[in-house]
Amino acid sequence: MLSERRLEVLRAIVQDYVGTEEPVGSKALTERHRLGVSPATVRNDMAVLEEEGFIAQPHTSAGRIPTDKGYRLFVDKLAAVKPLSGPERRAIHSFLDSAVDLDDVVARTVRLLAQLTRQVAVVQYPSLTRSTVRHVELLSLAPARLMLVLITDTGRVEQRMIDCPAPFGETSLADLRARLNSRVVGRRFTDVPQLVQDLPESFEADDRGTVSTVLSVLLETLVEETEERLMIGGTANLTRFGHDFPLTIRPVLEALEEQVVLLKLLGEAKDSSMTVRIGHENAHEGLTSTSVVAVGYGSGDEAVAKLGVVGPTRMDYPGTMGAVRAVARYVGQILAES
Amino acid sequence: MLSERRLEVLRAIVQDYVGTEEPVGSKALTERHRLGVSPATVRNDMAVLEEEGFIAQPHTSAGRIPTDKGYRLFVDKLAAVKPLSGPERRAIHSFLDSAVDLDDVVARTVRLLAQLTRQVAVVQYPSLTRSTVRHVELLSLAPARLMLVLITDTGRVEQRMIDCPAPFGETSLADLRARLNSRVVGRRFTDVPQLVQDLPESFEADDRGTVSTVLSVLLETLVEETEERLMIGGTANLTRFGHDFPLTIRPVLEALEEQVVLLKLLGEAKDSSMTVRIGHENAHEGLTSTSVVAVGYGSGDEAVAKLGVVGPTRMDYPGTMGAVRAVARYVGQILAES
DNA sequence: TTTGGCACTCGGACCGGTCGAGTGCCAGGG
DNA sequence: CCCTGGCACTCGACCGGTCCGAGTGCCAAA
Repeated sequence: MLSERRLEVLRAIVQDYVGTEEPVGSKALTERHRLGVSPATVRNDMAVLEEEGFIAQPHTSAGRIPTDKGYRLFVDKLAAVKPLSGPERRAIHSFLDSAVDLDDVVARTVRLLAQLTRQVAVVQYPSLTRSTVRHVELLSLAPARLMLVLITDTGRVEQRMIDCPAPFGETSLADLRARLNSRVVGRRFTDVPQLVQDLPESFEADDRGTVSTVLSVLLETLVEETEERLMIGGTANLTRFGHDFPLTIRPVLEALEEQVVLLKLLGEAKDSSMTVRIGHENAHEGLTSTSVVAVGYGSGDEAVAKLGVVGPTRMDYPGTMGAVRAVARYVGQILAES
Repeated sequence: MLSERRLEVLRAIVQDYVGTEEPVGSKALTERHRLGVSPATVRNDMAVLEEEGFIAQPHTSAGRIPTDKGYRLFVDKLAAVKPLSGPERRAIHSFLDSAVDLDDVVARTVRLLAQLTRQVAVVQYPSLTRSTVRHVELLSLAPARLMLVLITDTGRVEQRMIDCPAPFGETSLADLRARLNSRVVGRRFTDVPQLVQDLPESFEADDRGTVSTVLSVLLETLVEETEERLMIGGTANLTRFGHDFPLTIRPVLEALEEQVVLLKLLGEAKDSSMTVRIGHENAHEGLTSTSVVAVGYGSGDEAVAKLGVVGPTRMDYPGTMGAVRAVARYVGQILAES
C-alpha cells in the first residue's frame, strides 16, 4: 500500500518525535536521516501519510506528529524489539537474584522495570487460578478456631481464619490435613473443588460440619483471591512529560489507583505474547494519550501473570518492549527455580 | 508577645491563603473578615508579622503568604482541630466495618483518608515489634524443608522457608512446635529472643542443628520484618496544586516510593499524639514545601503503628487533623475487636 | 494607636510587529 | 511519472512597550 520510502518517512517521524517531543518538519527530517530525497519530496509523502491518518499536525504550519494509528503501524511493521545491552542484562540478573521471597521478587521487578524504561511499571502477582497447590496447612488456634494456610507453587501464601461450628479434635485435624494434602498437592486450583467435594462424607457425623466449613472457606479463598494483586512503581517518571502536565498525569494516577482498571489493562494482553495498546485502544478515558506494553510471565511455559509498563503514547517502543520482554523472561526463570 | 489582634490577622491570612492559594493583601483581609479595623492598621500588623518571620511576600507589592513558622504558630496556638461532621463519621464507620481482613482494613483506611482529606494518605501496617505472638506454626514441606508461619495478635502473618541441615522427624517437629508455642504465645516480639535461647539444649544432638536453624530464622524474621510495611494512596490528589507543578510533585512522588523516607517521616511522630511537620521541619529535601500530619493508632492504649497524610504546607490543618484523628481512632477500635 | 491619603512598585495582561519554521502548490527536469 | 527547487502564505513563538491595578510603606492628622 504505502511505498517503502513513505514507511521510512513515518519511521523517521516517530523516532524524531519520540526523541525531541516536538513536531517534526520536512527539512529537519532530511537533515537528520539519510533519506536520499529532498524536503519537498518528503513533504509530499507526509501529505499522503496525513491523508491516510498516520500523522497529523497540531496546527497549520507546524511539523507533524504521529497519530495512534501511526504508532500502531510503527509498532507492527517498522519497529524491531531492541535487545538489552550486556550491562543491562547483567543488572537485571544480579538485581533479581538477590530477592529473598515472592514479595521481594515482585517489588524488585517493579523497581527494575521502572528504572529500565523510565516509566510507570506494573507487575501482577502470580495468579492463583493458574497455580498449583504446594501445601495446605490447618492450624488450631483455639478449640473451635482454625487457621487455613495455602501455599502455591509460586511461593504465594494465603491465610484465612475459620470459626468452626463445633470443637475439632487434634486427631481429626491431622486426619483432615493429611487427606486434604494428599488430594490437592500438585493440582491446579481450578481442579480443587471437584477433588474435595466428597471429603465430608468420609468423616464422622460430629466432624462433618467443621470439615464442610473448612472446605467452603478453602474454596472461597480460591475464588476470592483470584481477584489479583498488583504492585506499581515509578510513578515519579510521569513527571518527565512537560507542558500539558496536570491534564495528562491526573487521570493516569487515578487509573493507577484503581486495581480494577489496571487489571483490565493488563488482562487484555493475550497470554505470554507481548501486547501493546496505544492511546485510544485502551478504551479507558483518561488513558487516551497513554500506551500500555504488557506481557505474560510464568515459571513454566504458561503465563501465570502479567507485567508491563504504562507510559505516554510518545514512548520508545523498541526499547520499552525489549526491557519488558527481558524482565519477564528472567522473572519467569527466577520463579521456576524457587 | 504578639497582640491578640495580630494573631487574629495571622489566622485570617492563613485561612484565606489556604482557601484561595493566592497571596492575600490588607484590603481583601478586612473585607473578608470582620476584624473591626481598617486596612491601614492591618498593614501595620502585617509589617510586624513579617518582621517576626511569620509571613512573607513573594515579591514586593504582592500580598503576603504564611511562612513555615507562620503555619507552625497557627497550628500550635490558633487552630482548633475540627471534628468531623455526622455524615462523615458514619461514612468512616460503615466503610471500615465491612473490611474482611487486615489487608483490607489497611487498604480501606488509605482510601478513606485520601478521600476525606483530599490528600496523599499513608498507613503503616501494625508493627511487629509492639505486637504479641498469637501462634507459631511449623510445617514440613519436604524431609529437610520447613515452613515457619508467624501470626500476630493484629492478624498479620509472616512466613519463611527453612532449609534444614538434617532431616527432621515428625515427632521432633511436633515437639518443637509445642514447646515453641508454649513459650512465646502471648508474649511480645521483643521478648522472644531470650525466651527461646535455651531451646536447642533440650533437644537431642541430632536435632539441635535444625532447631538452631529454625530459631535463627524466627529471630531473623522478627528483626527483618520490623522493617515495616506501608500502604499509600490518593497520589492523584497531588495534581490539585496548580502552577509550579512538576517541581513540587516530582520529589514527593519519589519520596513516596522510598519506604525508608516515609517511615522516617511517620516515625518522627511521637507515640499516639498527633504530630504535624511543616515544610522544612521535615528535613528531607524535596519535601520542603510539604507537610506531614501523622498520628499513632493501636488496638489498645498503645500505638502499634502510625498513619497520616502528606500534603502541601498550604493545607487545611484543622480539617486534616480532625480527619486523621478520627480515622486513627476508629481503626484502633476495629483492630481491638478483631 | 488608629486612620485616611498618597506616591511608588511591580507583576500580569494586552497589543502589535517581527521572525522563522513549516506548509501547499506549481512548473520544470530527469 | 516522480522528484525537485522555488515561492507565497500561515501561524505560533518571541520580544518590547504600555497600561492597569493590587498592594505596599510612609506620614500627618484624629
